[in-house]
Amino acid sequence: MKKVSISDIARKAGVSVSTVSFVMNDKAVKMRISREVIEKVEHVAREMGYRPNQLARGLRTGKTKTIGLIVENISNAFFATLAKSIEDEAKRYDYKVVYCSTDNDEDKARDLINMLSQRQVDGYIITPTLNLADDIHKLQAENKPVILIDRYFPQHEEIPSVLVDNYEGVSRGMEALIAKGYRKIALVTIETEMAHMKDRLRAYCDVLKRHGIAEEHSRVKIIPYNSDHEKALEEVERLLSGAGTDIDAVFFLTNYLGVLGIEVIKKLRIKVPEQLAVICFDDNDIFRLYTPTISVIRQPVEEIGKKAMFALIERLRHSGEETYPVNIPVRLTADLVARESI
Amino acid sequence: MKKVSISDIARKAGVSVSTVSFVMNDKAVKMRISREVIEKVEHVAREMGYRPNQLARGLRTGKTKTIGLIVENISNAFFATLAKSIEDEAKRYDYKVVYCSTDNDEDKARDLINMLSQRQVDGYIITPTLNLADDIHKLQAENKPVILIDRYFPQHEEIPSVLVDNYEGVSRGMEALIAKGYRKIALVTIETEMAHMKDRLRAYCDVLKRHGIAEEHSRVKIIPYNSDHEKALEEVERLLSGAGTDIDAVFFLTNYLGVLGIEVIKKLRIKVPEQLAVICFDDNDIFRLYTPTISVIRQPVEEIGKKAMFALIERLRHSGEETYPVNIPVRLTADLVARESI
DNA sequence: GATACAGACTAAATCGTTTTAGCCAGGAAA
DNA sequence: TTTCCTGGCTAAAACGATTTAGTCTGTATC
Repeated sequence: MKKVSISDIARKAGVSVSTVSFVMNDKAVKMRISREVIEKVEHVAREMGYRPNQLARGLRTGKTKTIGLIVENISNAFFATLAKSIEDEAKRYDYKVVYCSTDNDEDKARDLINMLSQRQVDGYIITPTLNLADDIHKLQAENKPVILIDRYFPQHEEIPSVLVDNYEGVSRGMEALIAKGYRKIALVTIETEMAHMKDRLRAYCDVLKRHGIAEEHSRVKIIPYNSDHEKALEEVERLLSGAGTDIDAVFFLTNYLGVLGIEVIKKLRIKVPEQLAVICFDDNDIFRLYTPTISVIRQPVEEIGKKAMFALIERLRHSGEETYPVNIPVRLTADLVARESI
Repeated sequence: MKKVSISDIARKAGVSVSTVSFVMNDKAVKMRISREVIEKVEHVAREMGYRPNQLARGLRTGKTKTIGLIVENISNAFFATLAKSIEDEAKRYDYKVVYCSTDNDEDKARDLINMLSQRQVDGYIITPTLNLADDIHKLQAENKPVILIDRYFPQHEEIPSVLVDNYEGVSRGMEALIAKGYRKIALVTIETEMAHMKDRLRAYCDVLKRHGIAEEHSRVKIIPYNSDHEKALEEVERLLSGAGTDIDAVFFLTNYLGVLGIEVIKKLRIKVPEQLAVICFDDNDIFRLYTPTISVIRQPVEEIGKKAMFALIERLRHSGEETYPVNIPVRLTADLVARESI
């Protein structure tokens, strides 16, 4: 069984292709098509089960009503939730979302942008990797709006972004730890040049300095990005084995690292918070349900999705009006959710 | 800056559009295009940064190199992992994936199928909802292959599916509980007519019967699908408050229910496994890291994704050969991962 | 009686590819 | 000299929509 096209309907209804098109696009009245013809065409279309071919439509109009979403890894809870919120929001504006994962690989990200561009998506929401600014500029030059989420390029204000104030978030967590009397605060982060992580790290250093606490090099563990699970566990284990002596608190700078940390804490049977206070950037079911419950800096994931989608739709609407005037980066707040672990 | 098309290249290279097309599709040799022309065209294409328009290509060839993936909810860990494994696998075959979530809503699922169909995806991998068989038949009639995952229609063998043997999986868990001496085993499931859940429930009943244990109605809790988090918590709490007296073990039939259960167990400070043994269908980071660790029936998620993708690609390859001969449903085994909770 | 205009449509170009069916020149075979 | 290849390309149709610029009829206006 073949798909029915507009001309099949035209033939069956005894009218021209144009007439059918007008009827299907609610332009019939404007085009002064008579009531009877409209009804006839609608009837035939329904009867034959007509569904417009979006490829043809997109080719002709240049609009696919599709947006590309590039995240780091769709199987990660944070990105999966983000993706769902963007999908839901997109539906409200009658857009469809195509997702893909970069695995934080620069080349893969570039490939994905190319692939989406070839598929003529109307706009992009991107969790960028390093060195992606030029590729994004190319999209913008083609008049395709791009919104960055979760990460940003501080030196490129022309690329709008929606994310939390990472510096402020980590500062909040650090202040809470210090207020509770912890002084030997360790940090676990991931090796990257991306600004959002540097902001988090900077907050750690600044808060320590502000309180006159020396920053011990041995308390900061930087996990290389593509070290496997086992290797990363070992590294964290080395750091946390000092719990109760060298360190009295630990701040995990990402969700994934926090889960890794829990695994180590469990294995080493570290008493939280007696031997070690724990706080993690970004929430997760585990942190809420672990015993003791783990304090986190919570990102408003849904809101990031909503705001990013909104920003994109705005630009899609105003597309053609040369440069969209308002390019103010959106910064949401990441709040401390204090639980039993501190 | 506009996108470059094949005819821009043709003009600049001083050849015809056809020639450019042949060169870009590695048909140049077959079409006996001379070495010099090939090189010239390739050079110009590279120089202008040519990227073929997939809409146009798809319109002409009828193939979009895209497959549609419909899951229940992309923000759920199980489906997110599944999606990632399918995305990775698809890339190996040079296909792109478009995902969407049904939220287990029949009408939404239908809409999604329509939307993907309008976008001319080449094939589908679907986590079906109830009453979707007819819509899937329509896809098959249009010669679009469909593979079901996670769920299936027992009365429709013509729709191939890839999933675990749910009956066997639950049986394994039940046998393990009984072997450990538990007799008052409760069950928490979700209200649905879908066969995969009925299989799980049936296994529970059959194993009890086989061991001569009476099935107590009060020990089976069926949560309505769209009851909110709070309501579901209450229901589970009511059941689990009997821990140590009315019941000595509980089997959660889905991941989500298990997490809900953990929340209740934590709140009621139930001692696991002393007062209550716990087992859950489908693994999750929480179960591995909770104290005590929770036993699960683990589904080979990655393998489901791989096998489903493989089955789809097979059918895509053999498309046009009328009916693809082998339609044997793929059934993987779900193994018991025994942890501290039983 | 010519002009205008509204009403009800349709023809044809167009979007960017792929692909079939040729065209043309030159050399070999008959 | 005609016929037949063959090598090296190109023209044009087709995919399924949208959209601009008409075409006709018939009626109202001057």
